[in-house]
Amino acid sequence: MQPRSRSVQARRCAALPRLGRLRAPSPRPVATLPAPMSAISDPSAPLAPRVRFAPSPTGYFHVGGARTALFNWLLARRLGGRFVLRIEDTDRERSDPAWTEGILSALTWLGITWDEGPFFQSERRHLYDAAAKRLFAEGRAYACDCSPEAVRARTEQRATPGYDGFCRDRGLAFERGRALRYRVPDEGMTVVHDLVRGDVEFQNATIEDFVIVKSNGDPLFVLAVVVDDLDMAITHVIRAEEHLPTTPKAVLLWDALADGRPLPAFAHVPVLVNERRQKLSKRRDRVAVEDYRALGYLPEAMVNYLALLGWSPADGREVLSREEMIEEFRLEDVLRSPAFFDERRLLHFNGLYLRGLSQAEFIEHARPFLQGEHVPWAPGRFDASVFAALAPLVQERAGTLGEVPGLVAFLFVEPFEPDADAFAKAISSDVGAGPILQATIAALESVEFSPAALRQAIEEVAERAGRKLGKAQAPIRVATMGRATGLPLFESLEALGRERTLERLKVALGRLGSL
RNA sequence: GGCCCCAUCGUCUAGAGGCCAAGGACACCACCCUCUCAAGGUGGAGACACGGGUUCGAAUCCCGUUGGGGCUGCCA
Repeated sequence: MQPRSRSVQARRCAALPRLGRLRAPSPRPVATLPAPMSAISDPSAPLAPRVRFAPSPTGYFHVGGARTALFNWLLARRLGGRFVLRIEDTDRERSDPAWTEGILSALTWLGITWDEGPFFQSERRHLYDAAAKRLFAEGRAYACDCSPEAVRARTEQRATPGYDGFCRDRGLAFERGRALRYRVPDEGMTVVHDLVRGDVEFQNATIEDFVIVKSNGDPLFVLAVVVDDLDMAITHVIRAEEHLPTTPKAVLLWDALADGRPLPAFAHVPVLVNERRQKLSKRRDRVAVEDYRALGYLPEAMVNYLALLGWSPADGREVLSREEMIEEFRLEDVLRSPAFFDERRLLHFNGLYLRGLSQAEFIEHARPFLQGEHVPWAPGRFDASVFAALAPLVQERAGTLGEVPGLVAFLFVEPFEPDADAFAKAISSDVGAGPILQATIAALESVEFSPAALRQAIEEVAERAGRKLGKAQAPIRVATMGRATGLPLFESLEALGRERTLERLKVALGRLGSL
């Protein structure tokens, strides 16, 4: 199978209106046991894929998981299929409902909605037990009482890694305290037909007799995944590349349990990596979706950026609405190499989306960052109408919503305290600053507090000081706004008002004089 | 170590044997615009990992090398 060649076809079809959508779905790959298409009883099934996103609640939800969820979601939406959410919490030691909450809220925030679920594997135990019992009864799996230590000790003696099949023919009964292992064929190969990578071959001899039920009776994910994918009639398994090595095991189990039902199509998408090109890790890398939300990234920007990691639309556009992504998304166009999660680029997209908001939308989005728990000013100091007046200027400059409070803090933080470094640079160490502050105070006593009038007054101050406006406004800006950069000065002073402006200028001048 | 995957500017990518003296975007640099900072505009620097094949012709196909990554759990 040549995935890339199919995508040529996809693009040509897409060029013809409507035809792209009617294009037949990806060929249904079959593994060791070929299964006929007719095995699907529902004739509409091939056109209505069922995908699943199956995170394990063992840590916060990171952007890599979000990207995988997004690809699943895009495929389901494009082909009119169903997106199933399944929580893989078979590991009772590490799973925590709190993490599940985080996953659900992050997906919701991103607008990745699920059609079915969330299903919890912890509530489906009977299905895995039944499958295990069947595999054991049919001789496809056997009980094993080797301790992990014993297995490891024996493995170290041998050249080949993995379990050595010690219990294969001991005929042990399947009971508590014993694990269940799948009897992998010694010969032959298992082929994974992957929509992203093509055929990947695994020699069965290199696959150990893997555990499918722990000695405490809990199922292992390999078994649970296959049982659920079968039970939920999943047609496309889209997941991260790290799952590729376990896929032949899943294929083997599928063949043993599916009663001829065709294998789902597999698509192993590349992992997201950090700057050292290692797989993004919850422990190493600070990449929780919730963190980006808290920093003031917009979900639309995040989704747009994430979609472009490992995928790009045929026409090369980069700014895509959700609808456009759905329309353009092709699994066959997903790349095979890992992508670096670049916050700089995310920031760029965020700025684009922030500026694309209407003024009202922007104000609405900024509200939680201005009136929430962690604002830099005392509660109650915030004045929504003052902010609204400056909002367009803020919107133009903010890269994230989290930057918004900093841009308007000078209006609401009392007592006001200019940044020490900025004060030192623009006022203390500038011999011309004193006279300018002095002249500005005099000029602003009576001038109308409108941007135009303020500009004219300060231009005159600058001229008398023999400076360009840009140089003259620096000490005024630091004295009144506390920072060397930020919102335009005249609009800011208008919002601040005459009284506070003059007071701050005088305080700055006084501080200069007492140095 | 074993199995598997991957390889185009620093980064994300376009590229499907001739349309490629390799295009776009982010970041970077310069200039323009400009009350600061942004935004915007213009320009610049910057890549086919290496070696063999195949072919009239290779970023593109094949093989090898190198490099990177994933898996190698009674985690998912």
